[in-house]
Amino acid sequence: MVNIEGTRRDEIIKTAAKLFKEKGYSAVTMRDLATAMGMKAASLYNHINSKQEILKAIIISLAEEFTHGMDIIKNSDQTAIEKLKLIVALHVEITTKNPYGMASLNNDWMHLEEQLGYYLELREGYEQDFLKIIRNGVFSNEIADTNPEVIMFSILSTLRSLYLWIPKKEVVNSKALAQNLSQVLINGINK
Amino acid sequence: MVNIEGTRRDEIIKTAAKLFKEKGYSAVTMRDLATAMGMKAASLYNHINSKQEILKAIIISLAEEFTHGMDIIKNSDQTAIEKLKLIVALHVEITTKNPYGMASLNNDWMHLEEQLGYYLELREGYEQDFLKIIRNGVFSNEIADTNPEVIMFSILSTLRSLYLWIPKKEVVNSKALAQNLSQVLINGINK
DNA sequence: CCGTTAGACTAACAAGTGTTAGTTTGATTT
DNA sequence: AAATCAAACTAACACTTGTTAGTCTAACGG
Repeated sequence: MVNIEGTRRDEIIKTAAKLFKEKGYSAVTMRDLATAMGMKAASLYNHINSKQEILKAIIISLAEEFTHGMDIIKNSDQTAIEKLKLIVALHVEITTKNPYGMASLNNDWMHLEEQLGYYLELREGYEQDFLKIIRNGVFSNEIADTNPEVIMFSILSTLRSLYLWIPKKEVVNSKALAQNLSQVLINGINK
Repeated sequence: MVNIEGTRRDEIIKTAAKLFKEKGYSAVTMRDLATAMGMKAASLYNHINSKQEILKAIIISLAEEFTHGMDIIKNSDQTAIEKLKLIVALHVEITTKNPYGMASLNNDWMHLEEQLGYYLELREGYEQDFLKIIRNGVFSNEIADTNPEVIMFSILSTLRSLYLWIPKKEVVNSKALAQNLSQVLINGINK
């Protein structure tokens, strides 16, 4: 069998992400995970090599997805405001697809070990790109001349918290949510 | 000695909060905490009764501070927008005073045990009050008629992330930061 | 039909966990 | 000088942790 690589392993990672969201990486034991999978802890090791590896599988692919999305956005031929809207849409899309994984990305990245450096590089790069877009928008008079870091912090905080909120909504209409959020984040809430 | 109650215990809690911020409650061992305090793990128990109790001491007092602040704001004679500004200031003030504790409040509340129910009540109440202020603002035509939950989610996400950001700033001018944030959150970033 | 293999199992490990008991020390009070 | 007491210590506990070794079983490819 060539192995479609691989339902079982993927199920474990998906289940792990769900548990990690509820209690955090450190508080979830391999026995917890095994129970949730309906098997014994030792059996998990037929599919994965370590607990660490699960965390890495969850976080790194997501981080790379963000970096890839940002690369496309920053090189696109759009106004600064349009780029911000695309960033909002990127977060909504990725988070809708994998809200549990986003919890680990946000809360458990510090438990990455060998991969920690790489993760921090991706994150730093992402934030630098984000900041540059805002600075360009201020320069081109699209964006108000407020502290760009405050602007980024405010937007990014909201987008990073989406994972808490998206699973609560019955039917998530990604398009509508992204538009709604862009509206609030860019135009504010004033009448 | 009547005991000013109590430098030592407070130092332990403060140190614990710092460690909890870096690795999360579950990943910090009593031996880690003891090392950071320059003592042996067993010695901690001369001052505190359990690891649990430390978490409770960190979180519950903060949660009560927020509830108390909200009580004053919601009963004040102010416009909805002014109330929102006061909420921003409340978060900035509490977070500036205790950013490490805010990390636990945000990330480790689920590890409260007997106190979990009480915490959730406080939190739920806070969010209901917050939402009511926004709804009143929409009704009185102060606030744009966007989904009030989206508005609250957006503002609250930013305010809850302040703990990550405030320690990075050299000199935090609370007043200025609160104004800056209010500006961005309420008026948006459009030119 | 037989060999291989995926995927479960039991048993066990070494290390680490929160916590308790009992002791020592050095300063302060009587 | 004796007594008290806060606050550190050592030693140990019962349990939990991630992980390994080795085994069993049922399905599938030749």
